[in-house]
Amino acid sequence: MLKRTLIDLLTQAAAEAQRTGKLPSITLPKIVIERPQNTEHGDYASSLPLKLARVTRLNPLTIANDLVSFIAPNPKVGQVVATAPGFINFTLKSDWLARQVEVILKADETHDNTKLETAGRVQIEFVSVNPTGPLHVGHGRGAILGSTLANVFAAAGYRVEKEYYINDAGNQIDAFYRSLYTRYQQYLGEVAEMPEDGYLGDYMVDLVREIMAGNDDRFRHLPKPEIASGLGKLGLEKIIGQIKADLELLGVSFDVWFSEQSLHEGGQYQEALSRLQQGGYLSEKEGATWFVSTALGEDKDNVVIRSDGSPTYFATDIAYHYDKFLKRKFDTVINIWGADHLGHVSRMKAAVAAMGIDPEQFKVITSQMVTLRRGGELVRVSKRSGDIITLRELVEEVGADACRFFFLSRTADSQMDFDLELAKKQSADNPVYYVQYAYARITSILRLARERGINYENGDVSLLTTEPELTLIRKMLLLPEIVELIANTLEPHHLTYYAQDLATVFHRFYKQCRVVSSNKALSKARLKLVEAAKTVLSRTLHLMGMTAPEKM
RNA sequence: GCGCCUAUAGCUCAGCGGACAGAGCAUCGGUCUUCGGAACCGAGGGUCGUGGGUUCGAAUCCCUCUAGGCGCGCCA
Repeated sequence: MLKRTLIDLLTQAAAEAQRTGKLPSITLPKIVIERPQNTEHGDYASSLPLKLARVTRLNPLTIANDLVSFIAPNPKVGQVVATAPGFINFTLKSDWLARQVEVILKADETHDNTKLETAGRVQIEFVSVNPTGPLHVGHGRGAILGSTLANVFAAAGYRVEKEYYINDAGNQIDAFYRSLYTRYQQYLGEVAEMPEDGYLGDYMVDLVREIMAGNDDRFRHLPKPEIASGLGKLGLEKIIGQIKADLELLGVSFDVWFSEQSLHEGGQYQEALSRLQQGGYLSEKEGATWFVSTALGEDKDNVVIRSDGSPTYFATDIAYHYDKFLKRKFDTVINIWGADHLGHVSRMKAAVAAMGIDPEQFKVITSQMVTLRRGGELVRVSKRSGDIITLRELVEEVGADACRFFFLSRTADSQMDFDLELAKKQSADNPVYYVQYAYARITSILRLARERGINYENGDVSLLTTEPELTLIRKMLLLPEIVELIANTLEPHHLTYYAQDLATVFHRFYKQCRVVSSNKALSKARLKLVEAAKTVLSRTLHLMGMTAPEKM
């Protein structure tokens, strides 16, 4: 990593400055290397002198000049200059940059796999929607966030598992069973009223029809409760199947489908609760059992076992996280929840802490609401009302690539409007096409070279010296930093901005530098560069879960 | 009422305590046209919601207020 190199150089320079008395012997502040937004300030910069000036009361520019004089020569680093008010700017060497083309080609798609020291086993749990109805648009946001983060973590050297938690127990499932049974009665022509808390969507009617298709008498001779549960189980299976299929459309898959029910059957529920009990975190009150989260700074306690003896959702979720951390021993657990679960975040963190787990290992991303608009009209998305826009409808209308890019390009913690009309109408102007077009252009150039029988294996990359060429290389070298940034901040939206930047510098290079020309040596060198760009752009698109089209 | 999130160009949004606040779309003007014009170049457009504070330095950190969203159940 370049930043690492520069930090080392600065650390050594500072030590040398202290040894020679130019700098007082104080403990150095954390050295931060940033990328200046103005390219005139070089490739990297540090404001270390400004920070040192504060503690040493010396002139920052003087410190900067002194440090620069102590910076050891390095094959990667060219110019190092001190500038007012107290920055040190680094510029990378052009010949080193050019050589990176070979490095990228040699390493292929894995070139940016950074091995972070902290890398370990990480679990990302996302979507985890109750299997009581189809996925809607908001779920798509979580699905895309989660699957992209998983890609990024894998690229950063972590061992990642993607998991879907199936809520196959509890009240909502019960309501689902009762709703389905009612629809079944109606299907048979009986008069039956949907339950108060039922699922009213038409999909429930379709579901019954589907289950009964060609098998009308399968429940005929069974007693009522058995019909309800038999029907319910079949319905669940079908809906889970639909959820899987819908996610597949978006390019989202899971390694583990984890059953809530299994926490009760496998004993984790009991173990988790007795662990809390032993820690003194449970108390009896009003006939129920409470988790005393106020002891951990929460504003209120929460019920874990109702007065009728049944566990709350919170209780099973505690058991679930007990299983994640203490049974399966993940180093990091990331949950992606919708904004409607906000109230659950802090008490869950408290519960994790109560089980003796380092809260740093537990991260929750809450993705804010997505409101749908059709033209000017707002569409409220609710699963229980009949009026829903499903994720499937959205993907079929807009396309998976555009969908992914659109959702990814906003930070998770800001709410977003998704205007279906606009998404369709502007599809030609959608940045996704801009980025993919760059990729198609690249493959087209390489195709031409192949058709002309140009073998560029022996191309000499030291011929790559012009500004558009070096700018492209600089941008390509940024990807590992983006991957690291996202792994640390859990903010995958940076990828979309990077993809557009990369496409832009490629288009600019293309415009200014003829690749296949009469200058054979230069052609070969540039073909190598184009091939490297293809690798990096393809990598970027795949991290986002998008396709890299050869033609469009 | 309490907690969390959001407020930056006409629109949609980036912006890690640092150097004149950026991009896409839209608007206006230009380029070239043998490798894909779904391209490239340029211009205009901003009291970074308001008011304070910390700092050498704030869109970024702290507090006030305003507006919008979400949450505050023995629902999940």
